[in-house]
Amino acid sequence: MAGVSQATVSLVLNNRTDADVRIAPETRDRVLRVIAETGYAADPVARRLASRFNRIIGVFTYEPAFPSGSRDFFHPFLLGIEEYAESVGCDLLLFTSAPVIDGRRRIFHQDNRLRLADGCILLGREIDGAELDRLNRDGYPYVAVGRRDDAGGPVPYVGADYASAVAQLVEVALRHGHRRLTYVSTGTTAESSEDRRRGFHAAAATAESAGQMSALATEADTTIDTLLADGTTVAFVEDFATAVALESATRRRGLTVPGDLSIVTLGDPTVPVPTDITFTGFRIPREEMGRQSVEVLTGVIDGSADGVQQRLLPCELVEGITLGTPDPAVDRR
Amino acid sequence: MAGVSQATVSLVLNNRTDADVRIAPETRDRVLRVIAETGYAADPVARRLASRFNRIIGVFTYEPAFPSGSRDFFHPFLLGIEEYAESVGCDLLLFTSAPVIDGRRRIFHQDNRLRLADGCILLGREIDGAELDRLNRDGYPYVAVGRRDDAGGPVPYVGADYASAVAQLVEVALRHGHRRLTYVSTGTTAESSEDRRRGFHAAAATAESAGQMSALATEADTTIDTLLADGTTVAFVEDFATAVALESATRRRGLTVPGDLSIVTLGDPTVPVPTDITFTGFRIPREEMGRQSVEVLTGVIDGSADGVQQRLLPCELVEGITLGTPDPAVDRR
DNA sequence: CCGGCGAGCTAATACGTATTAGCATCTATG
DNA sequence: CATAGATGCTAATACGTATTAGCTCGCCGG
Repeated sequence: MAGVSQATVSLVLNNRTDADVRIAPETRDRVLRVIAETGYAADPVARRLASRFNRIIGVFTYEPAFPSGSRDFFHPFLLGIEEYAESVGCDLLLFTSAPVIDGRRRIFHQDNRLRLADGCILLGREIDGAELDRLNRDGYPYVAVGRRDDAGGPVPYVGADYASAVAQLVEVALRHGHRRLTYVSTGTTAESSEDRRRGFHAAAATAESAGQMSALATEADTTIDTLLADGTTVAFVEDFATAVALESATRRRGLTVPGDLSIVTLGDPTVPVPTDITFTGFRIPREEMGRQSVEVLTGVIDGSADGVQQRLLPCELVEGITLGTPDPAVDRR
Repeated sequence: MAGVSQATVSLVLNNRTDADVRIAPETRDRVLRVIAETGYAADPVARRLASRFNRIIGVFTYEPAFPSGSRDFFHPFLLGIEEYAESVGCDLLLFTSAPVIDGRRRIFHQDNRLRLADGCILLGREIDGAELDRLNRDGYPYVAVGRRDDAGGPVPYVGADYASAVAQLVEVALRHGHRRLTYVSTGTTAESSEDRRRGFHAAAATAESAGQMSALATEADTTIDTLLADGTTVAFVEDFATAVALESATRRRGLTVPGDLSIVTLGDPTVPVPTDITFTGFRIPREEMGRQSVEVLTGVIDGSADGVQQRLLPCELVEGITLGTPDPAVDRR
């Protein structure tokens, strides 16, 4: 329609103005006019095949989204991811087609579609090290949301600095006069859990006593028994739902939080838990993690980032009402 | 590696067993073994370029996701969409790169990426008719979530049957003895609003009086004045937040709901509104709409659907505590 | 009048797959 | 033994773009 070759259209379309590529202004205008008239847009698929990039960011959510509540867990991350992707003009490809094998989604499977995207963001509490290794060896650009241990090499990530956050809370508790601290873990070995434990034990080293136990929300009564029996004055509870259960179990037996037992939570609820209480703890900067993961990934893709990018974002401490001063008169040991 | 041509690999990969394509079983096995060893997967981009389909479903959210609360509005739809897409092995492409022009995202713009996907789901309260028209003329497979008026031809959609739901609620109110009904609209001209109004007026035709007014949540006090002044006994409120505001405004002046005024809501909250009250109204089957939109779209894409698909799903009525029997002694007219 | 040079464009090719016509080779049949 | 038909595979091509070498033309200097 403009009386020029396909090559010329491509050059105009990509606004190429290099020294060795010259298009007369009038020709350029003619082509642009026809493009505007017809609403022509280059086929993004062919474009991707011919050149390198697609402006598509893949998002892989590890844990199956249904029917658990993990959807609510991912949501804030996705908000941040979408916001940043929008600002840099990228589309998001959700790899919902990844099959679940042995209760876990797999990145690599027959007919995986990774290469549709320029790179990929990995979301999930537990990520298979073998698949990270494979991504590393393939040289596929990716970023994990949340710190990851090395897997055949360092893993690029944008995580939350749980260790520092927990350590700060421990210090607050020590300043309040707590001497017997107990860490109530979920028992998982995910990096996010390890980091919290590490932060706890590092900061609690100077405490008179720093113990650790595993507990589920469903065993709140037994857990409270144990905590009270060993004279714990403050419990650092990994799982939010467990903290809620412990608080109501404490109240149910006529004791008070934080009068008889202080409770500190170590992260936002991962499933909706109804409670009116503001627990002392910290907030995970989920949206910001989402945003920065896209930022890091685009850097990796266009090669502007040097080295393996690993970022830990600070968590904001939440001053709730569940951490108080232990009553010196009450020593249940 | 298997000592065969690229064509043979392609045939094996696609498990072609047509009469006119024959591969010896041993050759097939050899190829499959090498594929398994190397973890080879065909480049999805090249695949899409060569053949027709991608197994990618585009999702276009019309209203900008930020910073309004519309994100929470879309969430249930996305849940349903994701669930069904997963079950049919499709990936989801979120068109976050669509630019916002005049406060509204545009499907068609320089460098639109529609063709990356096999088809597209449109989400949004108000969708530009001109763009629907363009989609129709281009023959691009799409489905709108929510009923849409014709735009250069019928529009395929999966909507909620607001008209019936509202009509049912009107009938319930009439059975309760209400005679003066007022519809409190948001004043928008979106199809979803029109449908509610239509349902109201159709069912309220036999009422002694059926009025209509526009009101915002921020003008609750004035609105209550008007409603009480004209003797309205039940208000049908389009916007959930407005209903909440009306209820508290009523209570603030010492009156009760539903004692002095019944309030019926006509849809789920679109922004988070804190309230302990269960309003009488109905529930929009958002997740199911999401699921079925994918179902319809895949039907359109593979050509198994005949004609333009238009589905209206029933809404579930919610028996709340805000619709009661009007006190015959109180006639404020 | 010729060689050189820059400007403006295009022909050709690569990207990695799906598809199809058609080439060998083998088997059965008259 | 010639021929037809079936079998197993491959060469060639299309898909729609980005890229680049190189072509043509006009102009200028010698």
